[in-house]
Amino acid sequence: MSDPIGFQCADHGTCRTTLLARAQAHCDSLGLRLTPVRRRTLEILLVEHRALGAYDVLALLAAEGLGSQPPVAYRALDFLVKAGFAHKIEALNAYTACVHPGLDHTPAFLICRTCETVAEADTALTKGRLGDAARAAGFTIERTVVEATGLCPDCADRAA
Amino acid sequence: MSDPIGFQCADHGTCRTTLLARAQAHCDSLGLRLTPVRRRTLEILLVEHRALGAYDVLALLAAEGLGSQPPVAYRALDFLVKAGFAHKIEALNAYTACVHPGLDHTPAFLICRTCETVAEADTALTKGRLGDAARAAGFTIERTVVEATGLCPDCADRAA
DNA sequence: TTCACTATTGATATGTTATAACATCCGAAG
DNA sequence: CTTCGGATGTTATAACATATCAATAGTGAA
Ligand SMILES: [Zn+2]
Ligand SMILES: [Zn+2]
Ligand SMILES: [Zn+2]
Ligand SMILES: [Zn+2]
Repeated sequence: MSDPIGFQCADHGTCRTTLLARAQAHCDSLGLRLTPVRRRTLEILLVEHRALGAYDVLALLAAEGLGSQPPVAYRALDFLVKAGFAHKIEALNAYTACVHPGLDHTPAFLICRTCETVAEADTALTKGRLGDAARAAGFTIERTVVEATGLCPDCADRAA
Repeated sequence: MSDPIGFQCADHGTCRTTLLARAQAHCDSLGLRLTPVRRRTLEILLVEHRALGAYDVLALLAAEGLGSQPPVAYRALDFLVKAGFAHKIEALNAYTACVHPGLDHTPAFLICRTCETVAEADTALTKGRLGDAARAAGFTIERTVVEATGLCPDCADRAA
């Protein structure tokens, strides 16, 4: 576990442009195509900095004339997830930008149930006790979903 | 982590009747009502021993004249989840019976992507590094979703 | 018993999330 | 230029989930 990329971003504008540039570079080096819809979808996730449903994304894309039917959003999101630029939050059926795109990692998420802000951390869960249990059962882990729902500091303060 | 309730059940018939009886006792002691639809829904989950979608459950209930509209299944499943007799598998949008019903615990799941069999283990994840990260971020964890997808021993053998 | 109260069920409709299927466009390789 | 594969456009539908309101059945007090 490291870098629980926090609920407040010191310099959000910079973090966004940096991550976009990194995604572009990663695509260039691998021959992947960060097309306008894909790029804009990633930018939307980065700007919002929280979990967005596919139809939320679609509405924003549609407002800009980038497509208006569900497959547009799902294709773009699938690309981003497969390329390692975004993650799906299963507990919300929603999507969020990855904070270290392109790197192979097993993310864990802290999800605020009030503002839907998402913080991404790393976890080596498969090396811990879950991994032990899996090995004992003869189970081969291919993918892990680790999501903690609760209250972020801001919302906790507001509720108090 | 303990008891990775395995992919093969030594005595499946007994495990089912035992868990059903425990659920009944738990309801009696708390004044909850394990009505026919609820009881049968739990039995279905116990017999199948894997993750079932709400509409899968509904189809089985409907075949027995226990209701045919979506709310029937969702109400029964919600009751079972709230009462601690079943869990929702977020990665599959599906439901599975709990292996130690009524007890307060934070489950972790090993899910076979081929046969959809589900093994339930416990995890004290919030006491580990995810808990550390949450505390560092000022995040209050209320619920965790821990789901590992992969191949169970049987399916791995079959694939080899 | 009768009443009021609450939990449960029945029934219809709708909302939300996700994919199938097929046509078309477009840029790179040959 | 042609061919071919990835990307998009478009329509339709599958799959998952809830809102709403009426009817019914247990529960306990008057
Ligand atoms: Zn990530
Ligand atoms: Zn919050
Ligand atoms: Zn359980
Ligand atoms: Zn299997």
